[in-house]
Amino acid sequence: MDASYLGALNAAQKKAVQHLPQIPLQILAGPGSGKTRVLTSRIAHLILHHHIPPTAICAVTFTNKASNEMRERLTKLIGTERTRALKLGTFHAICALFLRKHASVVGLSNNFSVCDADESKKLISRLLKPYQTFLEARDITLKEATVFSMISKHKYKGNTAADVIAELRITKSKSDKENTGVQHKSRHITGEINSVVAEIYREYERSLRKSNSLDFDDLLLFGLRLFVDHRALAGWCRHVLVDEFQDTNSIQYELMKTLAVSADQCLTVVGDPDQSIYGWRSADVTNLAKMKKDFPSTESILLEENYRSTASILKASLSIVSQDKARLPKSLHTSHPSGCTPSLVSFATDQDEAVFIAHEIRRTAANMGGILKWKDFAVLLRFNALSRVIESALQKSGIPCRILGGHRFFERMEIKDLLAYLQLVDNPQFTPAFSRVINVPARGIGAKTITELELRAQKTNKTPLELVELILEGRVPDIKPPIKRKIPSFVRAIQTLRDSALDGSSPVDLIRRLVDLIGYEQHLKQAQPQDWESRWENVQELITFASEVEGDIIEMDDSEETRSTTPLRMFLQASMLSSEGDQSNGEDSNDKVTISTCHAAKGLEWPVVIVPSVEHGTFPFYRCDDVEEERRLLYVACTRAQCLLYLSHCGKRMVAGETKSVELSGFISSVHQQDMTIFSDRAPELLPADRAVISRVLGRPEPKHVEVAKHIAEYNRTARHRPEPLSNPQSSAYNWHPSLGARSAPGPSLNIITSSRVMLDNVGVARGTAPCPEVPIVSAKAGTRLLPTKVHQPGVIHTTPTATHIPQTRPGPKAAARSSGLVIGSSSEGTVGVKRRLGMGRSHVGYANKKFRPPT
DNA sequence: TTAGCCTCTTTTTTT
DNA sequence: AAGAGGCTAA
Repeated sequence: MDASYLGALNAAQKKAVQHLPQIPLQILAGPGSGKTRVLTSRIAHLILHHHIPPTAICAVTFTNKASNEMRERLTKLIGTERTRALKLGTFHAICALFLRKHASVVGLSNNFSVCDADESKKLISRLLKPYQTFLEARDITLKEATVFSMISKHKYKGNTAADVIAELRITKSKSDKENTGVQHKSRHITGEINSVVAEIYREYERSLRKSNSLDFDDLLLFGLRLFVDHRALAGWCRHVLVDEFQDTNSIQYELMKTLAVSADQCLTVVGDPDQSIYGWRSADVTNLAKMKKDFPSTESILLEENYRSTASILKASLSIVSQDKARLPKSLHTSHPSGCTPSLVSFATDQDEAVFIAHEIRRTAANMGGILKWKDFAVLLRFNALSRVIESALQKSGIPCRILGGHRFFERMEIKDLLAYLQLVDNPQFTPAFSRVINVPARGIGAKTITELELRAQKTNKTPLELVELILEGRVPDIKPPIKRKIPSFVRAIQTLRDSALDGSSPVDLIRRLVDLIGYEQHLKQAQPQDWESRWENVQELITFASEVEGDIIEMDDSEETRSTTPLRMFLQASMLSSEGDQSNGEDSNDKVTISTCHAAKGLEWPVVIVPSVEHGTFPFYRCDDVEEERRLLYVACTRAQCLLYLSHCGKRMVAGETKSVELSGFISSVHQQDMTIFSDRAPELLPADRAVISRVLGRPEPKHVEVAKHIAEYNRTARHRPEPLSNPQSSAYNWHPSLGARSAPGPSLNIITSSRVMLDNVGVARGTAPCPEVPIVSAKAGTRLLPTKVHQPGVIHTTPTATHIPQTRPGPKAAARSSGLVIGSSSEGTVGVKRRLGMGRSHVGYANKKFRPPT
């Protein structure tokens, strides 16, 4: 019986799918080799051919996005019912599922909260304060982020706070004996830091337990403990599959091992050492070798046929990654034609680069006569901050874009506020949530009162929420009347919600209720007058998200999971573990250029990929500890491209407010020196032959000549001032300025006041679209920053190299702006004409400032 | 004591 | 962007 899911597979893929379940399998799958297809087909095969019940299969992915995609594909192969029965998700999600069910076994309550990185950091910064004077006296600065990552590393090694403290004592007594020289001094300082971190670690753990919560690392640690200490709880498992195996860390490996052992070594992993890019998160590629040691009968299958990219893109990508001397040689081939040579283009400034990208996207789309849509393009960045200029350039060209994994939805203030309320309803012990919302909206409870309440709670061994509830009942002596007056509105809201949660209200109802009870819309209007609208939309978005989670719950209503959890709890967990709202908001409204980090792009593909800032300092990032990992990251980015690949770099770039000279990445220059034909220094011409290849690789019909001509004519009509790539990277002859080039007819002059730095660029955007008709910009250069705080001469923008040269006016710039009747652009007022990001990847242009009026 | 305003800093990558 | 820290007015 040759099942349909085997039909479309090549020999190696078929071998991997049909490989006997009881022989551990490593699938080494290069980019674009169809690993997800193999994984899903193998799951289908296990179920349909080997008759393994879906509930007995554990499939682990690296991100929620990946697990959603697997879910979708599996639904097509084996149906909704069986797909839902699978244990499919990230390690974190699967651990959370079992911890809810068996919380008491590891000493937890099943209503534990998940403490996200943000809250962890806040907690740590509170714990760090008492040590600050001690550290300062020693000239040590210690940031909470550093402490957090150090604690996390301890956790990954499986060391408890007690372990770390004990270990430090031993090293200390040792070094005290051999105490000489400079080396001793520096070692002494590291010792001091380590012991402070160890103590904070201990207190951090204590407060997590006290507030009945787990951080991300704890989910894995407690999950591991659950399965190791109670083997029977892993008994359900008959096959384990792990995706992106090269990015697992030691705890995740142990989890996998424990499950696989109880599944009689029925284990399948898929990975690619060339794509290991999470070392900074303690991922460990050597897990591949470790697995062979722990499971000696492991067999390997290589998937080396790439179905994604043209041969020239593949060649360029391989030439980058194979510069890594320590890399295990591995090949990758394709039957696709060569296609256009990847471009390596260079510009004077990041502004030019961004404008070029915008133009090039439009030019390419035009030359392909409509077969490429916006969503076929992706700009892949080393880090999110690089998106600013590019977003702005795309927006000016009228190209819609979405940011994948930028400022994430669940990290927005308004969302965190509401979730904190709900967390508190579900888990009254969760103090981080209490501290966040006790004074949201403002109830006259300030820092002083909060510390007082917390102190008091600590003394009476209660959680702050319990204390506050008792105060309301008048059962706590010596409470100042003002506090008594301020507390009720908060406590009542929590109690009302708790009651409706117990009555079985859905998360959707609870959020609506909550928003109503605390007057959140009013609060946003008042506290965030500039952008309350977009924030309020995010609130609506949260309700939509909740209704989607709700749908999932109802369908698994009769399963045993429901007993240990509530709809609210499921919703909260889904919110905490989901990196972003990876929902597709409708089909056609989603036609947007993708801007994403290289990390977030892993596993995805686009017909056209552009990688800006391929410079030393970005690739590799200036403070990274593994250069080879950075190289692999660039490899991952390049291998996302199907037909066209652009790498670009600049002579000068704005980094953290400063313009710096930068050079082409060594990853590329070494390739370029060896073989000049791998990259072309200009954009592809997109001749008819190129179009034919692109269409073929994408499996789309070739565009008709008329269409192409029409689109090109339209492009030529609208496109102006296209920066051409420099033939010589550092050429100074190149001085193209978008704003100056686009200056239009003079209009009325006006005062421009900034209360913060503003890109002149953005002022340019405001023109034409803002309520103000024309802003003549006379004496400024593109990209010039307007510095604080000055009432400028009408029609003239003064620029000054540093902020200190500008006298501070009193009263503050806002007052000055108000009295003169105009504000353009300010980070706190909301920059006029700057694109505002909404949740779930949507965006719009907003003129946030109500006070903005055209000059008279 | 708190709210409100302003300014500065910081921003790698993510569950 | 959003938090921290400084300031003033209420």
